[in-house]
Amino acid sequence: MSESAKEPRWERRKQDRPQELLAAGLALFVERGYAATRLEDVAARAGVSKGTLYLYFENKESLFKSVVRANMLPLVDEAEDMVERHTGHSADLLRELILSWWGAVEHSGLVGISKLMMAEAGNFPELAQFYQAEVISRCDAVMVRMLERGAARGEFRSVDAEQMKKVIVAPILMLMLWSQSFGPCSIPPLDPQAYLASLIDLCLHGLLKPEHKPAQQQPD
Amino acid sequence: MSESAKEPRWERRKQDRPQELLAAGLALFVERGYAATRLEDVAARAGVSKGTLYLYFENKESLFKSVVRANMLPLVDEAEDMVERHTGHSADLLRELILSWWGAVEHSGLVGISKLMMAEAGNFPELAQFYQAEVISRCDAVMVRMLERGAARGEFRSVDAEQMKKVIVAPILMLMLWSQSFGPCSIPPLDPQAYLASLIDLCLHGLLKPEHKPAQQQPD
Amino acid sequence: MSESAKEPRWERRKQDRPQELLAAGLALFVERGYAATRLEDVAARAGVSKGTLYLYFENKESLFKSVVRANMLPLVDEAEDMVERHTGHSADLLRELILSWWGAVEHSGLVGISKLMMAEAGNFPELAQFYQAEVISRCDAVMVRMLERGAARGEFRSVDAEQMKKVIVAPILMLMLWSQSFGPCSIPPLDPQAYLASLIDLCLHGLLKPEHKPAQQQPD
Amino acid sequence: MSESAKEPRWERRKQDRPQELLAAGLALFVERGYAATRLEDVAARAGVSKGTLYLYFENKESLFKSVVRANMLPLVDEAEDMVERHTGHSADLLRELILSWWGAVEHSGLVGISKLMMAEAGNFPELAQFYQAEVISRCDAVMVRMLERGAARGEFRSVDAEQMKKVIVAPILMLMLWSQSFGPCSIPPLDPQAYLASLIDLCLHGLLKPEHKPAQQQPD
DNA sequence: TATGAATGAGGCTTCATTCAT
DNA sequence: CATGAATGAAGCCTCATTCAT
Repeated sequence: MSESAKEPRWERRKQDRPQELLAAGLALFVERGYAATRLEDVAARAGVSKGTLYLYFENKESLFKSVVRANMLPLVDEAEDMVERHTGHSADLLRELILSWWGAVEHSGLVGISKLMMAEAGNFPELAQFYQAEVISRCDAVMVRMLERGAARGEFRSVDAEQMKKVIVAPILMLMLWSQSFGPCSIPPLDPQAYLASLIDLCLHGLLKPEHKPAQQQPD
Repeated sequence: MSESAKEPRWERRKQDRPQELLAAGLALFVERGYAATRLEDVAARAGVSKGTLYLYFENKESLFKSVVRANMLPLVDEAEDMVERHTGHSADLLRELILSWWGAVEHSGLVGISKLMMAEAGNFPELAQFYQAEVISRCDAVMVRMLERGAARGEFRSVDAEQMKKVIVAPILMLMLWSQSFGPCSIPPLDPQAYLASLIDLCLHGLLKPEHKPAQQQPD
Repeated sequence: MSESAKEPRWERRKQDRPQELLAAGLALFVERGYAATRLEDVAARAGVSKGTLYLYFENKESLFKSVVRANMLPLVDEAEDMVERHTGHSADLLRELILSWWGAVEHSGLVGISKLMMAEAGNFPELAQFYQAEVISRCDAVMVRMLERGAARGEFRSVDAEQMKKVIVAPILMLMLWSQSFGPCSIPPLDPQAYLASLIDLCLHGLLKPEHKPAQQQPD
Repeated sequence: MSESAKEPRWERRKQDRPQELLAAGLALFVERGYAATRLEDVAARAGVSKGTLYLYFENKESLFKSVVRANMLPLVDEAEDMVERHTGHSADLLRELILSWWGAVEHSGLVGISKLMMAEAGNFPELAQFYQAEVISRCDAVMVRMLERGAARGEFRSVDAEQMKKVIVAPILMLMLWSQSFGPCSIPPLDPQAYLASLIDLCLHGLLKPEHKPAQQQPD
């Protein structure tokens, strides 16, 4: 896979190396955790040798932090855009935020990064602060804005947005965690779509004012 | 805490050793993760030497599994009892399940165990299966029974209980995780009571049939 | 040498381990220099395994510093005593200082330690300062006292003691260095006794006042 | 120093490369010792890349040997000339040999090369032999000739020249070593001129026959 | 039962050396 | 000639595990 005979190995684009290493690191850190991930395996998965890794990252910790930083920020940007630009009913915004976040995360290998941060926050306080400041608080803000927008437009009940945002985000994060940890061994297997439909169902029934509430909402 | 002055320490020890080691292990595994926890530290925290630990547990993995097993099962038993015995309105049962689970978990040092399992499930598939079978599925069943009871008594809407149980459990689990990982560095600090009140608020508004719904529910 | 079959290996006196490791370290550091010395070899020479070394010394640098400190201080003490207690002619003191220092150094494996410090001073500034303060300056003081005693008693010419002490110490140090570095491959081989006799000869002819000077000194 | 403004730098380079690398190597080997010197740093100091170094030297050891060889031989030639051509009193020859050797060494960056050889002789036996044969023995011979000349002309006492030459050379070598290793952290700082004056003072008082001896020699 | 000295496999990291351009 | 990305052997250090007392 990583050895194409016709092009010499070091000719391959120097500028792509960091990307490849970050991708390999993401996959392995998520799968095994920080400590159980060997740099030699990360390098091998990126198709280079152990030493090469040190041309791009100072050490294991530095690689780890880069993996987290590089992967999360784009996602958050996207979510912020979405709220900013939405024009329709807040119920649709809520639905879209939830479904598109999951869609983005599911297809990018980032499902595991929350688990990673949960597990390792204690060992990397500095990284935890970065994550809290740059990722969590921005995601929270997105949800708060969505809830307040709904209330301002008379579509949602007025609730304690500060807490409610966390209550709504929690099931999404748990879906990410489950799909990484117990998903593989749970019976029946996780069905993300049905799960998210139930979440949206609960949220809308729980938040919409009576006059906006769907007469008889059925899941999916 | 582990030194009770009135009884001489070597007379009391023998039968307590495993408990003390399990407690020390729980604390450290939760704080640092499996790999970053050194058996020497576990032994020291339990007030014994490194070698002693091997008189009670075969090796590190065995200690880890015992920590998980020993701590979770009692909690689940309690939750099962609660549903069985409840006689009143299902809204009260939901409220009680949520609040008493958190109460039990918060005061027993078990807050971290979910994080632990999430993080290490990948490295211990066998333990993950045990956890899934003995803990998760039983907790799930408790929630399902609560939802079905509500529907059967005409108090709750009819929903996809299989999914909804997970949606409701998720925020509780996340509260446990947050309080272990990002709690310490989040501003403003987590307020578990307000958070759970919002969760209950959302659930009841989202589940109760119109005629049972509180006219104007305010958070807390 | 270090493996006696009848007594189990770890029974051997815990309190002797540091000594054995320091001795092994001295030998190898002197022979190969700091960087070229492998801790595994030091451990092996002391009859223990790699890991054991870390029970007694924090790391390589710490071992190195301990080797230097532990070996030099006793020697300096001895030299200081000698000047303090001497009662006879200063020429005899000079002779005795030189010969007994070399005797002590030659039979204790410490011949190499000066070379070691010379070579590594640049890499361990902190250790160099210690050495300068605790060893060199005290040795210097011994020589200065000897020269001033001679002058005070009218036995030696009056000279610039501050510089002359270094001039006299230099050949002794060089003997230590030579015997470690080029001694093995020099032809004809070094003859320490004849060399020191020449040094004493030069010093006495160069320092004694005419009336004390040996009429016709012949080397040895 | 290595950047001459008037000629374009890539036109001048080719033939100067080896010299620049040898100079860079000398500086770093002396400062850090053989093992602690990284070829990348040598190359960088010479203003070339790591690979270039291998166009001129087979490997690290080869560079090291070349550094030693290239730097020492010219100095020895000069010293030999000096004895050959001297016509005056042997006391003046002794003084001139000592002072001019130090002068040459002090201003050429070669002060450290003795330390280098001392420290690494054990690791490079072959180089040590070269150094012994090509440098040390020739320097020794120069001193022996000086002493024998003095004796033959009736100016010096008759001494064991074979040993005495080493005794006289030792303080000069130590001055080189000190100025490299402990010089920086010694208080008061080394004063080479005063030190050498004391050496000459001692030698002349110790070697000159009574009739040639200066009535009252004062340092400097 | 309890100790803690000892072990050694295994991971992170460095750096001399190579080689395609 | 020159470059610098890539390699991999080798060393420091950690820590789970053993075992004689």
